Amino acid sequence: MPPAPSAFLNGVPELLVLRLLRDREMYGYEIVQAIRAASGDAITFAEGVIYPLLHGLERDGALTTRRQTINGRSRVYYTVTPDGVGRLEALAEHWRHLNDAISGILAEPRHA
Amino acid sequence: MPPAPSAFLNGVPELLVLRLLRDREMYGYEIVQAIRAASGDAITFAEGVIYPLLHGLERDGALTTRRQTINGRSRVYYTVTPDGVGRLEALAEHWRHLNDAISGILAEPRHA
DNA sequence: CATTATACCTAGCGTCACAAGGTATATATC
DNA sequence: GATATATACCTTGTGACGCTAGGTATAATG
Repeated sequence: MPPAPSAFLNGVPELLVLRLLRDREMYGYEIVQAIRAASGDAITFAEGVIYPLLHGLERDGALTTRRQTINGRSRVYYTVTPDGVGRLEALAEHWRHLNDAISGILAEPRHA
Repeated sequence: MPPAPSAFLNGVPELLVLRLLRDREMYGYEIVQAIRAASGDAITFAEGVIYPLLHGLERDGALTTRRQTINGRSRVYYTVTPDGVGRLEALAEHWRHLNDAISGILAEPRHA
């Protein structure tokens, strides 16, 4: 079976992570807080969501890592690769497309 | 385990079905076509998604059914109950909230 | 000295959308 | 009159994904 073309609206965590990382390299724990902050507490992805996602994106070549120890704590910084940028753009486009469709249906006063 | 508070972005099929049914009663097969048409082919939920969803919503008291035979084919018409309207409004509000947050993150030129 | 914050991680579970298949009648095509 | 397509209902099985709930370890805070 083809590995599931797109489980419809899933992939939002991936979209947001790639979007944040496009601006600057970040480490996992930081990303968790950043999503919460950037969304005004509307969205919270726990570490159990973010870490496996980061590992998968690295495995797929969308991210590269750099390890650094700061104040005795180890951090893993992630950077988006060109592949990752392409993936981000595709996901963002897909999201806009779906969002337009859904918002349109919700907004319409009536449907034939 | 609590029956899953909110599987994040899931529930979009439910949202769209309730939204369409709020305007007028429809039958399952019709809903499948209507979502495709109303979204400009952007979204297609197959029957395997819609039928179980309708059954669940009926079981939960969000929809009621009326059976009718037309041209030898049997149709099951669904109507939204007051409970279903409440559910729709909650889902729509949730969707708007999430969408604002996500679109905001995507749109921002940079993040601190 | 105990709790909270930082920072990483994994295992197991449940839900949900999906593909694929099944039944049956009506209509259109050839 | 046979074959295919459209209508209209349905279920089963699978896989992915997000979530909860845990676990490790160090630094800072009370």
